[in-house]
Amino acid sequence: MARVRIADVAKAAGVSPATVSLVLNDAESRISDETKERVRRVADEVGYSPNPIARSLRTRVTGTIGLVSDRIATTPFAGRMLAGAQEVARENGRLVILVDTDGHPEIESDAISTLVNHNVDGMVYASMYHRVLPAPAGLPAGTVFLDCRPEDGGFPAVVPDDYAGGRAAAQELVDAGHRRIAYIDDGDDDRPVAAQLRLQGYRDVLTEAGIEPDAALHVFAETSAAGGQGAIGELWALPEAQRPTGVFAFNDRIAAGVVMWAHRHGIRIPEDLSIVGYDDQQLVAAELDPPLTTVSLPHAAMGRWAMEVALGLREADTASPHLMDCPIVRRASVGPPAHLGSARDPRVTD
Amino acid sequence: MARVRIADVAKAAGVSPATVSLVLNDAESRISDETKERVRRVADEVGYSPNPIARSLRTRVTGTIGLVSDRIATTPFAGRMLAGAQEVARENGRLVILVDTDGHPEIESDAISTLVNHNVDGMVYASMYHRVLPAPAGLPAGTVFLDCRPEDGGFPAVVPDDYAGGRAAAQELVDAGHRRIAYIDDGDDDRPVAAQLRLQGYRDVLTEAGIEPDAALHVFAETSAAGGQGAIGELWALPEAQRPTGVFAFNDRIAAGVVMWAHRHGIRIPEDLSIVGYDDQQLVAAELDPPLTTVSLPHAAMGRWAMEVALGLREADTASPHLMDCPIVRRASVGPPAHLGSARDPRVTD
DNA sequence: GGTCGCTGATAAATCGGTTTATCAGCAAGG
DNA sequence: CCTTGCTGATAAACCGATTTATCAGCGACC
Repeated sequence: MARVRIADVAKAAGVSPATVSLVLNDAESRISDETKERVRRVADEVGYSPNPIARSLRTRVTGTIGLVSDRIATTPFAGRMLAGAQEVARENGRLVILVDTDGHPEIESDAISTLVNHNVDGMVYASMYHRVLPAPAGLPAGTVFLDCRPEDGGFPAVVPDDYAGGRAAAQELVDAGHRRIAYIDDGDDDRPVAAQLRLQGYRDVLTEAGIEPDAALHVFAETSAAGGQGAIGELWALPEAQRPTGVFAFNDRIAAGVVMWAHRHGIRIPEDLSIVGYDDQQLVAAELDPPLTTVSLPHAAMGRWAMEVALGLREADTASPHLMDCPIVRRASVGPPAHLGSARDPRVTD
Repeated sequence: MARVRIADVAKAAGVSPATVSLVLNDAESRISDETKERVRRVADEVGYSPNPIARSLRTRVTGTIGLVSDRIATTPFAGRMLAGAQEVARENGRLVILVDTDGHPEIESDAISTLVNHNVDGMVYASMYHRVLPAPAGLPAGTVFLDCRPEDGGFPAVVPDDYAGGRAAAQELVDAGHRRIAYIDDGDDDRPVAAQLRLQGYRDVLTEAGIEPDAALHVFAETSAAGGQGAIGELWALPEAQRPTGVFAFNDRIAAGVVMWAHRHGIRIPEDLSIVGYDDQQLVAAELDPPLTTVSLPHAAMGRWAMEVALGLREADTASPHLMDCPIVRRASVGPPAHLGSARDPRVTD
């Protein structure tokens, strides 16, 4: 059961190990066709496959890509990014070595040096939510930033186009005929870039549609269903003429809170209130009642993109991040505002 | 910027590479204490760290653990198992090589042989939901099954104790005073072992409590909120005397459907209906209104356990799987049945 | 003085490949 | 006949560590 070595193949084929190596690696050489054929056949017969460790020692390529990420566990998004990246690696015969730093900088720098030490052929540095951060020390040139970008540039990076996503969400409501559109923003201490970009997209669309953004319609919520309930409660406390008929929530968890609150208060969605979320969160958005119209985060595509760049399959700009499209997912939580038509069949008046 | 090799250290310390190796590996040898001290100091000064590839070639240990899993992406549970396993690996200075087979058997067998070929020191075979499956060919002895078990045994395995979890859920309702307790079972085509075990736990608890299980209270639902809504509707269509006052749902998605349906129909939870879910699903269970009492799946602990066994840190039985406790998470969706007391302050009558 | 035993350290083999420089053999050309 | 050039293949160095067998030197003992 001992492994077959190159020397075994060489002996069986009546040639030297050098010949076997040259043939199997399709190296430029002057080996005759018959010999090549024979070597290949014998190698196949004995089931030879080169020891990757020995090979790496000499060639300095390991066929592995390091993937360091903060907190794989605490977000449901990680999986899709990871899976996208892993898939590309596998399709190209590479192995991914995964390190979860759990958010600890000292683990992170350890992980980076360990991976560099292990001679990974490339590296992906993934964040579990879109943000801007100082590039960790020790990162090899060409490391790809996934769902984050280094504040000083210098590395390829891919992030969701949250500005365009914010626009798409707002546009969806504007197109449905809404004029009083609220934005429930992320009110957490460490407000991410995504929130700012989405807000900007929302504002620009409103302005372009000739709607004066109303500061009272920009409220903040803790990122949770409870936060969403609080925020919509706050909005509903406004004088009726000022109340929103459409709401764009920073994310689906907040949107879920709005939906729950609406159920509680007998407010119908979308007849009385339209709502657009963000994230297309697995097992949440599609399962709300009604199913939530939302903007999806292209995690799998970002993961694929990052790995493609890491493998050199794709060129990337190191000056500015690649923006990945966030397509809107239309479900059933958006309709025309009540005054535009009958709630039973809104489309009739369109 | 060329890497420091052992020969460099040797030269700087005025000894041979052999000496350096013996010292740094704390090998049994007859090197004097002064020499040891000097070698260590020099190695530290020049920042030497051995090339893991070269070392692996000689020692045949790579410091890596292969982790093959189906579908990392499609379940939110994967992250916690992965993170648990990865954490243990990191704590012990090992690297995990991750392969997601996306459910394809041919990718799986490729992955296994690639990992074996790469000389991983151990292997974990993970499933994204608890199931029994034929052991894939080519798995090295000692491969640890995570969240699944090989149908013929022979490998260490860890799975959640779904029977005990089912008991805990039912017991929670029995203890609250319920006598008419429904089980909304998984109605998908390929019903997993987990469903059967939970059902059995539910039945046994009822029987032990002197409650005759009522076949009408065992219904099936597609695993989704919509499925849950359908199932509770079905249960509510029963004659009032036969209707359940407590519901145990196969999982939180189904439970979420029940909660939504209750909101719609003005049925109060837990005053009019108590509900217990399963999974403690991230971003779902805790965010329902009221927050859902549920049984949690110990994914992180299972991941840790599996890696500990893979690293030889823990002994494991290869004959039967290790059962991991599924603790109940008490939130606010269970209360006494209506007839036991006032809905406003149920505890008064206890 | 020679042998033995012990200490401290090292030379060299080894792991399993890749790669470069070299070699044998043969035909052509001067 | 000797050189040159070409073809087909290989010997040997190399990657960077670990590990075993060996060695030098020295003191003790008979």
